[in-house]
Amino acid sequence: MAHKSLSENLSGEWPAVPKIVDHDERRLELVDATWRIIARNGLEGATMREIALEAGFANGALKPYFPTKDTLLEFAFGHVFNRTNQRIASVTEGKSGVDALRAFCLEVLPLDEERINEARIVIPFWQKAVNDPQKAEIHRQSMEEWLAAIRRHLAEARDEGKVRAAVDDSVLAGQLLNMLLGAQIEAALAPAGQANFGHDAQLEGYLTLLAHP
Amino acid sequence: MAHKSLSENLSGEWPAVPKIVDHDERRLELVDATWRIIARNGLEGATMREIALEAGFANGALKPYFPTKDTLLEFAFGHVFNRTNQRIASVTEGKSGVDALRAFCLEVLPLDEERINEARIVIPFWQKAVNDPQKAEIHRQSMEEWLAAIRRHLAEARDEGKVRAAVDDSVLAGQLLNMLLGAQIEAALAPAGQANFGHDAQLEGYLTLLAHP
DNA sequence: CTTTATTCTCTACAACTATAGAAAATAAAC
DNA sequence: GTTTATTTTCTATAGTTGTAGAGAATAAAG
Repeated sequence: MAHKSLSENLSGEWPAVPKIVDHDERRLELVDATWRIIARNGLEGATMREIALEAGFANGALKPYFPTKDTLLEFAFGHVFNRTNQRIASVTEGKSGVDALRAFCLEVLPLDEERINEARIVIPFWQKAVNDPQKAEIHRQSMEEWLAAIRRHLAEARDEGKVRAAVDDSVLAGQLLNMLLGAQIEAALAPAGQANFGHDAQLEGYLTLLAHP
Repeated sequence: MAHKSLSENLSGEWPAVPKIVDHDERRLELVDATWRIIARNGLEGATMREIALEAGFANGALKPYFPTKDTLLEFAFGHVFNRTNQRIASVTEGKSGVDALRAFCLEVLPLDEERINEARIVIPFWQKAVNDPQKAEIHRQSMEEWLAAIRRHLAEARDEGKVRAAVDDSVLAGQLLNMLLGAQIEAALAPAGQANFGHDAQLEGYLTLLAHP
């Protein structure tokens, strides 16, 4: 058996022999290299050879950690999702209502180089997901979580009296989510450097719309 | 010379010999086949062989009409864009203000099978455009046109007194455009059949938001 | 240094790709 | 039917891809 499953080697099960590589950590290294390649050269440039090279290895070195390319890509995409969600959790912690809503959106919007790169990752992911139900399910689940969080913040904001619009919260949440997704596209397709399309102004404008009954 | 440029053969320049195929029409046939393949099997399934087969030809028959695959894809994407824009023009004709705005959005939103298929085309296009400046430019130009149209309708709607929100029209136009793009993603990634995510309700809700100062 | 299990490199391979171009089929004009 | 230019098929090619697996390199333990 050449390939150890996640965290199987953390407990030191083969004491007779040296354990050199932390498989989980190596997987993250490889995912990071993949991420960089896709952001720089697009999904089509992310061949196994190129990924291995970027990570500093030769052609076949990926196999023990990811049996197939699809495994690697799925793990890579999932990792970006998780990281974004962690950032969201950390930024909205302790906040509620409009403050939480604003923090949430500012964290998702492609307002700096790093998040613009994430937008360049998520679009290839969507393209794969269009014809891959398993990847589509990852997306569906994340979006459901996001919608729930947005609705929660909206409800709090209504209690604060800062959202008074005569439109159902579920509808508002859908609008806001779609605005966030659309911003990803605009940012990813904008010529390098000239990025900001006033996404922050759009967010503030939308919060203004919500405030008036 | 085997490949005639667009509409070069409409005037009958070689009267000595039979002219059998209308090159422009054949190009549209091939683009249609391409469209069907991408909608059904994704961009990765759209190989030259598969496209030729779908159109009822053998492997090499595409060459006289499109010298390279990239030429074909670019033409195909451009054609979908043009068709959508024509539909928009036809639907908003004679309308103005909120009516025109609503018609515009309803025509773009993925509310029926055909437009959901268009969403399944545009996502692969975006993915290509992320690393292809020429395709990105096609997108940029279309979006600029759309933004201009939306702003025009918003201004009319303000004159009618049906838009009274205290937010700049440019910002509103950006919000609405991003909502439309986001809806494409949601629709393209939704499991087949279960499509409608309440996009029409989102539109009506947004128009409600705009109406109140 | 020897042993030993792991990790990595390297080569190989089968599948598939876009593309090129020779040859065959085609259909109007005579 | 014959001619003629066009249209299409068919085969070939050069390149790339994911994957497999043998062997070398590696590093800890004795």
